[in-house]
Amino acid sequence: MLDQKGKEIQQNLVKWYLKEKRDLPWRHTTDPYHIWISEVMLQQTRVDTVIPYYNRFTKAFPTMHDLANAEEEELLKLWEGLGYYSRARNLQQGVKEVIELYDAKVPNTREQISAIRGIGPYTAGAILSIAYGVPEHAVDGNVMRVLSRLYAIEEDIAKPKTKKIFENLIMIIIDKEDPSSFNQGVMELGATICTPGKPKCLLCPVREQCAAFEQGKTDSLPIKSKKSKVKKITYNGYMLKRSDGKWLVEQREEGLLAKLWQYPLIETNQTNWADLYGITWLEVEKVGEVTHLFSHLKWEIEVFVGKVEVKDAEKFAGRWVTEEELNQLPLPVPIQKMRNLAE
DNA sequence: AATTCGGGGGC
DNA sequence: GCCCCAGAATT
Repeated sequence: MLDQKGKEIQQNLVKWYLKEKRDLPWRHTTDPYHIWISEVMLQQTRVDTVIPYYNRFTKAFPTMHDLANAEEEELLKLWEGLGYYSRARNLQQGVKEVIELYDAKVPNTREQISAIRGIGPYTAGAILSIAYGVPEHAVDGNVMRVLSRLYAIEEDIAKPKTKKIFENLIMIIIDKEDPSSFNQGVMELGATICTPGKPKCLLCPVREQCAAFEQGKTDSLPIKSKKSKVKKITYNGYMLKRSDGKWLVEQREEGLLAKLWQYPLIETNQTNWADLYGITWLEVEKVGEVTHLFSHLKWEIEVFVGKVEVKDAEKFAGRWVTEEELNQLPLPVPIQKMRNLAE
């Protein structure tokens, strides 16, 4: 049941949001498809990073049919550099589902929208509340941090089970008249005022309602357990150029960076791989090293540039492309780093 | 419940 | 360095 504190938080937050909200591209629309795109891009990704991608993407695929009919390569090229590339493929699949099952109208119930590929608990609530005004929770990292401070909740927000506490709490204090502004207001507060380090409490519209502020716990909340450190993998990376000026590249299969293209990367403990490509070395030179940090692992690549010839077309694997063709392929950032190094 | 998915910005 | 970001899918 909504108590006095909840009511004050609700009112102060919505009022503050309507006055102070940032002018963001996806705040000029309530088209559920466009809201959907923005929410997928914003998963684990900062607003400032997303803005140019969102603008390019909605221009390239203004309707769900445009996205449904897009080639995977064009899709991934537009996503290049944004990371978590399965988001792009899941989004396209989800759009196809909506076209097939719902006549190209994004459903407006949590049950139906949650069944769509790539739409989890957070994104479901975000689309429902922002595009349709449905009072549903949309709990992300911002929301957990803000609420853990407002209510001095000491549960470990890294544990999946803890999220239910915040979802239940949001369903109580959400503004049923304007769930869009309420949900976005909580996130906006978390992004701009109630930040992880050094929160700007003196500017906070709900400071009077904040248990952590009252108890001097804004620095110790939320409580979040740390995750394990990254594994290291070392590669030799080969930028191989044929006499006609074409480069050897290959497409990654599944898992990490699925469907993106790369120069051959050979784990340093492997040997005799050149047979796979039917290659004869003419000249090879080490040009430097590239390191790249992912969330859960670290790549260290020794970069070689070589002139080669193909000696056995039957064994051919990979694809030889011109510089221009290479520019059309979606390339992961560590591969772009290799290109920059070799110039 | 734990792991796998990218990349960048802030301190 | 370390943290964490408008998380979801898989195991």
